[in-house]
Amino acid sequence: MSKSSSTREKLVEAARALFWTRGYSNVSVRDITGSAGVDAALVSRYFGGKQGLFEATLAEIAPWEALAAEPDDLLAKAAASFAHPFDPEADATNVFTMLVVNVIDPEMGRMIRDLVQTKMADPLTERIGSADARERAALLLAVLFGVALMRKNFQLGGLADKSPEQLQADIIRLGRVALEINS
Amino acid sequence: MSKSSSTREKLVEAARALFWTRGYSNVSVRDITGSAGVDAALVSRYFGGKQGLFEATLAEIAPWEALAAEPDDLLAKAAASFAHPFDPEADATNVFTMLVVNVIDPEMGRMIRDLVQTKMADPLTERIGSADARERAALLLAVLFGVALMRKNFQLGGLADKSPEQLQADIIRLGRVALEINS
DNA sequence: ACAAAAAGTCAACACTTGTTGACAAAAAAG
DNA sequence: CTTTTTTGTCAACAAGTGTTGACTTTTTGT
Repeated sequence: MSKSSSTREKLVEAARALFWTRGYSNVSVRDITGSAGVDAALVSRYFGGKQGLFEATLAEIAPWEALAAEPDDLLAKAAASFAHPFDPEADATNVFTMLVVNVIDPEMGRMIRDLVQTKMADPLTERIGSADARERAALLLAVLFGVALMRKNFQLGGLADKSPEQLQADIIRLGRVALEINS
Repeated sequence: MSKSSSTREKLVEAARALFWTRGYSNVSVRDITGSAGVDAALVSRYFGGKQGLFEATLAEIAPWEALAAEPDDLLAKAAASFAHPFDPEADATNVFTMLVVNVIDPEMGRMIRDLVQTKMADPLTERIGSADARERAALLLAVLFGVALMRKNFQLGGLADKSPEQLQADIIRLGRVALEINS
């Protein structure tokens, strides 16, 4: 492994940890390079700029495939990703958290919106297949993103205290209700 | 009404519209003053700075009282605030939207977190009163904030197409499930 | 060992940010 | 009318932003 590749990885990892928790505009290039122990100019050299580095963090970890599973499987997987106790490091790799903090961003918001629409909402709608599938999918995502928002961003106590299994079961129950509206 | 008071109001209104939809750090003082047709220096003169202007937008509209109502009333009121068709202007006065976009902010996040904890989660927990009241309150807020997030920030189609009454009924149903977990 | 390519360092750039102080215009008070 | 206070205008500031180009160091290939 060349030294270039190593610093590339250091940059992507530091960028992911910061971008995914603070949001694109709220993280400066010097924040990332300082955290990675690398010169700031290398971001533009290796990734063409700040935006390229952000997109590199998306390309590396993109478990969109899991979201095209059956709704029940998706629900179980998503619930599992929230069910462990509050862990900042794990939250830094949580796709839901990343989407929430970056959909707010004035520069990346549109891209994130399109990503969620095409990679999550649309496949989910097709899987559900019923007449009001779009609304069911939207409500299910509202539940999942809402829990992520309360845990990571609002840091509400009630979601970290109970046992992981209990929380996971509660999320699944809510998700089932969202899916079975009008059925 | 003196001219100063008039520009004060112009500033607060323009600031609310921008801060409540884009978030604190993503809005510049010149964005606000440009929208209000006022000189940028007056923000520091009248409100002590950007932060003071933001807090002024919070002081003006703060319907926290409604959130201390009975859970069922809160649920109905919150659902009603989401039930109308997608309306950017109305969203600019939606407290849920404002809390979501500003809890992400690195400068205002802590303040917003404390606000939600003390003004929403704690009173709600007390109203519920059961053993797992904190978790129920957190799940209910997750549903409400999740719907707000999907509508305004992710702009998911499924939440704007159906009739307002139908969406409102769905939110209430989900909220009831969140409140009745383990009961 | 020598030349070529890649990787890393440093200073500076143009730009935007929030804020300040000096000054001018307008309104209020005497 | 004159003075005083308020209100608004303008230019500039210090700090932080992403990015660039020239340079040195290190690695690679022959």
